[in-house]
Amino acid sequence: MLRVRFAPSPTGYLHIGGARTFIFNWLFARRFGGTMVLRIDDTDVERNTQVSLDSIFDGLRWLDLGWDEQYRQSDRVELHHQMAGEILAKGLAYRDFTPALQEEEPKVEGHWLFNAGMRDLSKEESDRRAAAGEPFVLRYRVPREALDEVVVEDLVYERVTKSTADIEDFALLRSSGVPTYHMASCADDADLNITHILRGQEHLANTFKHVLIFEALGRPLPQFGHLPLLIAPDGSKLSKRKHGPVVSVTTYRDAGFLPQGFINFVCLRGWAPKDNREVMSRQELIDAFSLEGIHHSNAMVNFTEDDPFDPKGVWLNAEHLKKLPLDELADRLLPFVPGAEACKMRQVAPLIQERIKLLREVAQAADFFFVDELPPYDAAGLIPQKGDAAMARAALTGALKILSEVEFTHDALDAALRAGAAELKIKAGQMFQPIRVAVCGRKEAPPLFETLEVLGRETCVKRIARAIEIL
RNA sequence: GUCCCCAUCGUCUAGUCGGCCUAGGACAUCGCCCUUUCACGGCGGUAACGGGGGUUCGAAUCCCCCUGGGGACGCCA
Repeated sequence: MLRVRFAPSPTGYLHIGGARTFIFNWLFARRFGGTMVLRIDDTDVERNTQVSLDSIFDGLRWLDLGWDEQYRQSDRVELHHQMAGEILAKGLAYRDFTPALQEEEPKVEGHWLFNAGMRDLSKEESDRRAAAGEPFVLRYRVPREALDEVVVEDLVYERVTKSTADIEDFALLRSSGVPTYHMASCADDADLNITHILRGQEHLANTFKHVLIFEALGRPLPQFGHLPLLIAPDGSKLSKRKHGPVVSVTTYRDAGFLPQGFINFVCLRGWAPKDNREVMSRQELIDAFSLEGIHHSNAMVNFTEDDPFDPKGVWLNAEHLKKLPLDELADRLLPFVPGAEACKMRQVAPLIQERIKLLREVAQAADFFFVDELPPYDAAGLIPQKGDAAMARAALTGALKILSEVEFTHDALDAALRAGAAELKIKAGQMFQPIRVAVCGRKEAPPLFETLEVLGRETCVKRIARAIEIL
């Protein structure tokens, strides 16, 4: 039975890299009929926050992918201790009584391996000092006598090795007694029978330690697969600290990404289907997903100060927007226009579906549908191409008369206004532009007849009359 | 500093274990067309195999070196 997990630590909001790890695990599980485990890795009591935890769940729920089992690492500390004890009992770990470094103390330069004095402490003395209550950190005893290679058969990077001479005696238990990430993570992965660990490549170097822990525990090794990192335009790994909220999943949500658009985009960083498809639904992603398609090199997320979203992601979102059923689109649009009525939004949705790339753009693209009075606009916009104020006035006056009488449907409006233009001996465009600006307050807008229809006779007449006044 | 990983257009990538690649697609960008504006759509342009050695009849594809980038090295995860 295939089992995968996503194990975020609640020390910051869910960012796009974490989301991608979750999504890949989920896809992998769904593709091969596995179980998706969500485990909150909250062993760092100092840095955990409720805000982070909420943000992670916010992000994951928005993705709307779900998971099958859920655990909290802090509930399982007993297990971690038990397994750490096993390793100590086997002589594969030792107590290090060296006092912890203070924050201010400069970190020792270079590669630290181990503290010889502590490593060689006799069992008797170690037990005695521990019994006396002296604090210690439990360290893994990495083999140093015989040089050996730790091998990771990575699902993505294939065979990766590291000499034990280059692995330091890493900590299993802190002097506070709290298990470290390595200990807790491996103990849980073993206990939860995780079969495949898909995670960011920053863990590749840690994996050698994890292999050592699994071996010490005598547990079967899970399969590891490391994902290339997501990097910022400056080339460094995406991080909450350095890059701020632009990398938070909720930022994408609040800007009006569709979950499926976001997921689609994120999948295309570091992975590609064999047939080079790009716009893909959730089901298509599941069907196409495989570890063979995962790349080895890092992928950039293109954001800037001015534009926090990668243009490709925005484009993908627009593609998904265009595929959305109109009533669903209207529902999704609604929160982005405060005070908008649902029935009105349903009428507006088809007019802007091809005109917005992010849901939030509805506020600019369709503002004039949702206000009683148009905000002030430049009257110069009322003057048509190759025309003057007199022409604008004639067009608007003519329109006013037509709109007061004509049936307010697309075809009737179309016929009547074209006839009106002909009568005035002006081009259709010269007739339409003044009307468009009069009712929308600007030149760029959805198609005119549909717009008039949705706005309704009363509003149109009122706005055109006003336009004639300010002309 | 030590170790690990990586290297095709500005960005995401295709390139099935060397020849079909005068390197394909997408986004972005520029131009044209469509058109009542905007948008959509259609057509076209600019734009890449980091460098040097090998191996081979033949290398973007294999090997080595260099360079460049990233990551890890914590009683953080």
